[in-house]
Amino acid sequence: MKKNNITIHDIAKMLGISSSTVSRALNNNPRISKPTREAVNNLAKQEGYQPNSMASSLRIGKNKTVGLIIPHINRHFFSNVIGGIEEVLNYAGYNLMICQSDDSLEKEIQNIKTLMNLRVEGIFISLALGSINTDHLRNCLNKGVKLMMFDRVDENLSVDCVVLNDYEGAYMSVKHLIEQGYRKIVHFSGPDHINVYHNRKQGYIDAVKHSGLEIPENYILQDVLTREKGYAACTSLLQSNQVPDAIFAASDFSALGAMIALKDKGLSVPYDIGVAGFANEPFTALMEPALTSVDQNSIEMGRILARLFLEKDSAVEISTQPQTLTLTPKLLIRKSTLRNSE
Amino acid sequence: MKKNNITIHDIAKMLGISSSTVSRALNNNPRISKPTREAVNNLAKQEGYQPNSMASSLRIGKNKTVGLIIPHINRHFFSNVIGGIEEVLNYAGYNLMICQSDDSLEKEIQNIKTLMNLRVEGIFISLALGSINTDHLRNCLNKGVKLMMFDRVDENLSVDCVVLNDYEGAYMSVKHLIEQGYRKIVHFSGPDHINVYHNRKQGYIDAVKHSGLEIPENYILQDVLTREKGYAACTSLLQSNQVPDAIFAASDFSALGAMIALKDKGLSVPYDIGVAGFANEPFTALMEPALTSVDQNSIEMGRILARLFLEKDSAVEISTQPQTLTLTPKLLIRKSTLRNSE
DNA sequence: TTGTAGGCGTTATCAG
DNA sequence: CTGATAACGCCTACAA
Repeated sequence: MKKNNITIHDIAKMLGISSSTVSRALNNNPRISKPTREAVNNLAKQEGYQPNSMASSLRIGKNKTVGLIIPHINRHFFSNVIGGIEEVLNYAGYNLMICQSDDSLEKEIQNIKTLMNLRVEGIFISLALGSINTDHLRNCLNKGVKLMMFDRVDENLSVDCVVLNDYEGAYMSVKHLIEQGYRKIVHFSGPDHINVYHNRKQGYIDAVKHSGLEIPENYILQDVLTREKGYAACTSLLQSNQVPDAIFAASDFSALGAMIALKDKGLSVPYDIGVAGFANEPFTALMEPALTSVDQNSIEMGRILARLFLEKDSAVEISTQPQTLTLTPKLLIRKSTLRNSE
Repeated sequence: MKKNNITIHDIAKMLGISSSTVSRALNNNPRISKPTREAVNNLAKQEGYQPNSMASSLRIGKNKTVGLIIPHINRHFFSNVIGGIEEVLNYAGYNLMICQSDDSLEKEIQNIKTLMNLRVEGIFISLALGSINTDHLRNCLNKGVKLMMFDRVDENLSVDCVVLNDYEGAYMSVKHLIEQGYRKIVHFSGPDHINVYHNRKQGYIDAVKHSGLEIPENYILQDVLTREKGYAACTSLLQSNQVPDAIFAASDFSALGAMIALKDKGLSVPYDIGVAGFANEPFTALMEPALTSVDQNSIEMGRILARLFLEKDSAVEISTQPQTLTLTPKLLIRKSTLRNSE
């Protein structure tokens, strides 16, 4: 009881017909008479025939598989994107091959290589923090693999993108803080070569300036994305001579770190200091006080990405210009920034 | 600039040698002279040759791919398992194909079918809540696919398993509650046909009974795994005539629901009522009060699963008896159950 | 409507 | 050490 996978030839022999007829019948080719078609399909079912997708892919030159490269699978944002992608792709009979880059350029290069060997039809990627250059991606473009970027994209690369309006998300958050009466707002940012952090920072800067406020030199902290760094950054801010009255973090995790630091110092959120994060990680709604954050519409981003791919895939090869779709963020106002509420 | 993938034949032609020599050189076959080997490898690198894994898989009859079927990718436990699996598998040159069953039997069957078509070498599965029977799995066994189950397993199936000692995790939790002085302990359970919930329930029952306490009829609530159901169950318990003084939930999410319900009623955790969950979801450590939970050693479970697979894979086919490995849980005691601390 | 005859890119067997 | 040849399972001109 092992390994004996049944092939179209076996079925052909059993039925006394040729294997091409079997192949056609299995694919419901109308050129085959109904009786034979039914006979073939019945026998196939009965014998538990499973088409060998390696063989057919090799023959066809396509394998109905797309690769996904993301920094971490256990981020709420990314696992939601996966959900959206699979919903659309599976329905269309495609498979998804998921790879994690662990935010390292090296691993990302390895992932690309693996996916190219697998001859995937498309690659969806959200860049690793470590990806300072994207030469490894140009490679796929030459090979006719449909490359699509999302969230963390390289705007210099001429490929289709689906992104969030990070600028607007940040702008709304900071506007909201100002409306709540906060005036000395610090920003925890990420690496500047990553578009999302760059854009969030710009949104922060503009929102503050448009309100006629100033940004002291040391109020923008680069590379504060983790809980640990948020804790450390907040702690040292409290000891400085320019203690802020609010923190807008580009990451929920660094916002969390800040909140823990504030609690340790006996300061009250939102009354002494307001805190807002970004990404709407599930824990933000469960904390006490709950953390104001920005929802990234992640499931929809996945769906759109997949739909765009399928569209391009079936399109006649007129190589349309690459397009960038921008989704709208949603500000979720929670207790951590509400000090005027009653 | 499209699609023109270079093959071993191209390389052979360029070098004026045969393609079998190229193939061997690429695989570092020692029978090929060093000069030719180097020439081939250099040219291959220079031309950006990427082996076509579909062709080689078809020929070899193996494709170095294993499939993973899990209920939800965005559960902390499962994404950690994925991390552990990939760590080991990628190192060995294997790929992982991830499928979500969404806890539905129907999708699980579809996933199995997909993976079988893909001719994966192994399938790792953690059963959907909806999988009342496992006939669809027997299918892979006949086909020589190495099936391995983890966490939510079917103990009647004769396959390799990696599981957590859920009984012990539950037993420890309840023992701890009793030590803290709680006496009227309710249990939120899951479907009884799923081993993990069955075992957690047994651990709960035994821990209570061994302490000489009784379990009132209505103290074991089936199918309370979500936040919503936890909230509802807790609310109705508070209105009953046998209000408990502690809740041991088989899921962190239903524990969370209960805590929210208690907060809404103005009751104090842990002083009025103690609450403990299961799975060590990240939010459990971040709540106020932090939720006592059981860590499932998830990354290690993934690693062990993958190692066991590789072992079987390379073993000479003496079809060793399937084995079950059981990991030890770790009770994480947090504020939500600590009312005696000082 | 069906059959015949390649060939997709690799690798394995068998000669040389 | 290297080359010719066949085969993995499927699909598709082309022919009948």
